[in-house]
Amino acid sequence: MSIKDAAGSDEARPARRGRPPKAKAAGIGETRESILDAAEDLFSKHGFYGVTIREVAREAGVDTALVHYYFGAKRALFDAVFLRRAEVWNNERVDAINRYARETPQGEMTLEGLLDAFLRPPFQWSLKGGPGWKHYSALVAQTNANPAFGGETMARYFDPAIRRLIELIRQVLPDAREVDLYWAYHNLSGALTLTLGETGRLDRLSGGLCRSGDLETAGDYMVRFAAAGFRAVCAPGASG
Amino acid sequence: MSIKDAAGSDEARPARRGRPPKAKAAGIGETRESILDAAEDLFSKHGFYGVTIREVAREAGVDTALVHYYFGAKRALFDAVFLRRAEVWNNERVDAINRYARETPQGEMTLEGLLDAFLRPPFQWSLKGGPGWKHYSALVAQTNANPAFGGETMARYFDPAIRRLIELIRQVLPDAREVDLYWAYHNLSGALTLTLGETGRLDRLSGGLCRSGDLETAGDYMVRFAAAGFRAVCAPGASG
DNA sequence: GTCTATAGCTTGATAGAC
DNA sequence: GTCTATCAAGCTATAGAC
Repeated sequence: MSIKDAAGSDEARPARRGRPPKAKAAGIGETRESILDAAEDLFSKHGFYGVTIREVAREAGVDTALVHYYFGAKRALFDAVFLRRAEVWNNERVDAINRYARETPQGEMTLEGLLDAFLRPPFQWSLKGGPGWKHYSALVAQTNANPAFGGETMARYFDPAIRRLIELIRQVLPDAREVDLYWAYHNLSGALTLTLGETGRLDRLSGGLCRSGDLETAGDYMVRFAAAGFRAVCAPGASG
Repeated sequence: MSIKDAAGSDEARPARRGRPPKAKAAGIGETRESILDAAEDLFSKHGFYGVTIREVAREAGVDTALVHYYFGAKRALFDAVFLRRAEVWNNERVDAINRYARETPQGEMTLEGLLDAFLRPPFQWSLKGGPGWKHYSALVAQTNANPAFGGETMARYFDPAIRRLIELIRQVLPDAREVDLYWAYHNLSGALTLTLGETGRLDRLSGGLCRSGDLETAGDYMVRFAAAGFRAVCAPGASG
């Protein structure tokens, strides 16, 4: 040991002063979850490339190296974030429309009822599930519009649920052609993800008359708008 | 001139050997445009943070430093890309609906006619304007879904045109409430930008039955879907 | 206007002590 | 599991020759 190394102290250097700042009452798997939460928040706001591992680590209150320890590459972290809530979300939607179909007397199902059952879960999670779910909604909205991997990612996680919806819609609109149903759903999909993104655009456009965050109202409008749209597009003889 | 400067030649040093590789028949402002084209392409695919100045320069076939020479900071380049076609696009839409309103006899305007006039320009540019316009459409789609600056950016460039559309729709649906019109438009906006993004999602969902790129068909469906949606949502006594 | 060269940072990822 | 330390690579942006 050189003189320089020991400068200022004749004892060994003071041991690391315990863990620094951030209080970490780390329970089991809590670090992992806090990294996912931070990543979800940041990715939803700035996209995949707009976020650095270091920012995620800082917001989670953990060390940069830990992010790699838990998730490996950055892209794997993104996928883990996307996957975490997709299952909850979709299972709930499928359960809701299945329940509606089961509990409604034959011939009394309505488009409005079906769409309401299908759309309510994401709206409710976004409204009452805490900030994580709001971030997730925004992440889905951005991903749906992403030309690079949006189509593929959305299809992988969400299409099974949507196919089931379309199956049930076909019972309500028995004369509808397959193509009509898909194009109609496509219109609904755009409306849904834009709304869940809550970008604040509608607030500006309407001069404050409508609020993006008013998802209760948004859902009501969407059900009526889309139900009418489906009917118009799927009516026999309506297509060109 | 020092001896060193003249080393290897007793004449003046050979002049720069002409411009290297890339054939550049650079007309006036052509370099600038090629940078914009390259940036538009890349930004539309990977977003602002997913693109580097170096990639833009490489795709444009120019030097990295030139990008800064023409546009300054990276963000200014993005704005220049976004601005370039916004005016064309919007002026055309406003002209189209104004013309429709002017040339249609009093009381014979329809929602379908109005929406068709409004939606056709972006669809037509995307279909027939060349790759640049397709990239631009995808860029707008992504921006509309962007929580960080999407609401603000879209509002700045596109809201005046939309306000004019809503004004004219009010003539067709005179009993509609202001809020109903805005919420209805919000649903249409989501459908429109998702469709123009052509992410390929519909292709997968429908198992190839529908093609994202078939914008002619997409536009027809959208007009009918949205017109019915507006009517349902704006009908007197329809709201909650 | 176009190039070379580089300053000054930040990035994703890993090695290795504890 | 968590930290320190670091690497090689990449980035934006600018200075300055031509």
